Amino acid sequence: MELKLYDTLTREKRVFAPIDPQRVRMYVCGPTVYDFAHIGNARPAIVFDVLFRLLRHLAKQGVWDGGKGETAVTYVRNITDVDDKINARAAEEYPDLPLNEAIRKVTEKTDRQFHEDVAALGCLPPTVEPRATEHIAEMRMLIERLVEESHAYVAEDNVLFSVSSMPDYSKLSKRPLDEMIAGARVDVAPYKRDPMDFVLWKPSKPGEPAWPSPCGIAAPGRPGWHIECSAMSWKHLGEIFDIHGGGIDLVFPHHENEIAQSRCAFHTPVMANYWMHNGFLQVEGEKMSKSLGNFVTIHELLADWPGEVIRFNMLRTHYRQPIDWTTRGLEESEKTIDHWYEIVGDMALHADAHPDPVVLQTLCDDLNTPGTLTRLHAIAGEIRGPASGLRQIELKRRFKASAEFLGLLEATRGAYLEGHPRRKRIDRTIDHTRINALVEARTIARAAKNFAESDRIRNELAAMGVVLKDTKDGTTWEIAR
RNA sequence: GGCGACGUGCCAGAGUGGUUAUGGAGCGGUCUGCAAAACCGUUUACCCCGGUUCAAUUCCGGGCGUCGCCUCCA
Repeated sequence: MELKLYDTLTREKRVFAPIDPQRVRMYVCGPTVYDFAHIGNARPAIVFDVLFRLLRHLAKQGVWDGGKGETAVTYVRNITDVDDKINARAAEEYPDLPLNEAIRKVTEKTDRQFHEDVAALGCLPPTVEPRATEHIAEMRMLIERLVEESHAYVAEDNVLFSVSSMPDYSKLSKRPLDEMIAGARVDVAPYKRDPMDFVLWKPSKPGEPAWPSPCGIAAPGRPGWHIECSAMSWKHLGEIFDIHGGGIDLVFPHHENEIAQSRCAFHTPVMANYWMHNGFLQVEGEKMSKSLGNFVTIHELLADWPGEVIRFNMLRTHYRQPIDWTTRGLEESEKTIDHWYEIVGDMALHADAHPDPVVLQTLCDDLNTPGTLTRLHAIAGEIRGPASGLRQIELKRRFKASAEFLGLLEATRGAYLEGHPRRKRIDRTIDHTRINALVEARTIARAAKNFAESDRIRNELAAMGVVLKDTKDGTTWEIAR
């Protein structure tokens, strides 16, 4: 099986092959931990989680090491824990604490929340989750090297990367430099040699996080935003690696600058062989922003929707397409997940079950997740329709294995319904003893063919959010969908 | 202003140089005392204008429109 991935740098879909057949290396830009992660943050987390799962599967199949199946997959997703926004948030939330202590509180809390959120969305933990503040030494080494080789310079206690020192700067975003400057809305710091030069290191203000500066700068300072990813990917993946991912908004300037730093420091032709970018997300047709009041956090969504409904909703759209995130979409996704749980019920994943080959093949075409869901619908249809006997059992196992491969349907139906946040809320308002009594009364009424009474009870229960199902084995009830 | 992405049926959303995408909704039916769930059937497409081609929704050019980036951003 051949994996094809779209590469932003070359603007084409190419067959993926790792540099080292023994080890696939992927780096994805993670969150800056200053606030609840929003639904836009969830997209790369989910998209690259699917890719991680697929890479591990193909590695186990021996796709890259001649069938041995010993290829390791290293997935690095960083945590940015040094940033102006963090400092601002810390000062705002804990005005009475020393800034550094306040910052630690903010980053620890946000970090924990982020991990809870993405776990609820069915994302596996990455292999390594490096923190920027734990890689200051590597950043300083990179900066020293860049200055030594005249790719960077010191100016007023800042260290700046000299864009003109790199002939093919802006190759990733394909932006003509002169025109960018003309349209730029930034005030250019007077000490910059070129308006496009960007900060590698800057002096810290009193009270701010500070580390000894590189390049003989006496004043303590802190890193610029881009250098951390160059440092962390270098430390954990090496000078060149296979896949670098993130949101499409990071193409410029963040990834462009990472490339400049890493390539100039290591004298390499590329930083990563495949640059993958997920599309942006709108909320109910509008740009998500705090001022519009439509800022949707993962945490809030999880109060109403099961994590896998959110995940499914994300996977319905190809990762490079824009998504309009809507309640209607979530409702549709929930219907499908409900339906699919009806099919798998409480079955556990069978030891011999494998994901459907078509699902895998579709996924191998640049992560065509909507295509895989279509395939799952087709299998579901066969299970509910024509299939029977052994064929049906086989299909169900394959269905379950395929869904789990995508991080869906990992629970039992019972656990899913029980854990459903909205149903759980309704459940707390109802009296089970009373419902069972009403169901019993209705059964008696039905036996006596007193259908007026029977329907009255059904309506009474419906008003409470309880729906009845009459089967040949008796009447069961559950909380309405 | 520059760069980029995208425009598919009521909605969501794949894909393809010629053959039903799929899901949701709607409508009709099966089942049911009535329902629910499920199943079966069914309606509605490829922004506009040129070009290439035997054939274009699919390729090329132009136009229009939407969105994003160029400032922190997934």
